[in-house]
Amino acid sequence: MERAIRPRTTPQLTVISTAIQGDHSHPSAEDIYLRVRKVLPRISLGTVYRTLQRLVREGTIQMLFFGERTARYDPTLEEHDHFICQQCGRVEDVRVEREQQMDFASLVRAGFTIAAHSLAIRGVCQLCGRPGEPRRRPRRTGPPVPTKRERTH
Amino acid sequence: MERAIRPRTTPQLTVISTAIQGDHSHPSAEDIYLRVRKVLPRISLGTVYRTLQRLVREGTIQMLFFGERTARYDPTLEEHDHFICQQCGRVEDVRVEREQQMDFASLVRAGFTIAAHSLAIRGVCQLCGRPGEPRRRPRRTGPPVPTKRERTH
DNA sequence: CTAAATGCAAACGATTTGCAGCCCC
DNA sequence: GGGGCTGCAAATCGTTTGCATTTAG
Repeated sequence: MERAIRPRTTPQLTVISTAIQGDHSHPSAEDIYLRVRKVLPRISLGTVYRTLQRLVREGTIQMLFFGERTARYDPTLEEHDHFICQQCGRVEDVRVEREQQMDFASLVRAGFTIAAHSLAIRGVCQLCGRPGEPRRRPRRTGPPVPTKRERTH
Repeated sequence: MERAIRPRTTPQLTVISTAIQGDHSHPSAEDIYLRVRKVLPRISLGTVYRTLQRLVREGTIQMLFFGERTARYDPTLEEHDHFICQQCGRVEDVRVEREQQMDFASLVRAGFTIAAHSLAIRGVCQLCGRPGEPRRRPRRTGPPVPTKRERTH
């Protein structure tokens, strides 16, 4: 018989959990790391990743991807859809009414078991759509990338 | 005035294009690389990535993500949905009837401009659902991972 | 001829992981 | 006080990129 694992409550877990609660901005692990660091300056990025993994495993939060390679985390568990702005990159929670229900019957008939479905809508958000500010993807902030190649060949 | 770029037709482009045509298995760049290598053994993975980028840019194929970090490529341009099997990882093209249309009106009213939307359905596919074979994610094939850490510390 | 595309290998960015020490239960 | 968790740094994975060279047009 295998000894059951008893998860522990650590300050890191507590701070990370509360940092995401009610956050509808769909932060990345790095976003969360920077935020949590203000409270626990010695926390490591590895711990943030491990803790997020655990929260996902325990069903507290969702891990989502929006056509990028970086995972985003979402504390909202109720069914909702996402709007991804092609201009500024922001992801917004939205709710699209399905006038009647979508018809999964044919899929079920074909032998599929359906566990969940997600709807992602792409376009231009209210803010970017407003004339005036041309506004372009704000992601990728930080220092002006001094990182260049260092080889001399 | 800037000199226009005239793309060229190379054997690599031709072989990669035909390799993806009609392929509904949503192959990754690596999958395509292995396939193309049988015809052009000296092709590099870099060229495969660059060529796929070009095909996406030119609108010949689509690049998709399904909750993994690896991009998948899809030559089907018509509107269709995707079913992702949580057990074997396969991605299948499906079509879910929207009984009536989905109601984007409220989003448009709120100032969003809608360019596209995608529906992903997760669950267990016909094959995995059939009793008998317990079947588990076949992805990550190849040699038994001899790659271990090499540090001695 | 000449600019675009290739092969190669190094670089990158996001995430994971081995390990030794720390500290929650 | 023992096993889970942390910080650290190195490793891994998928993808990109600089450069010298080849090649399509």
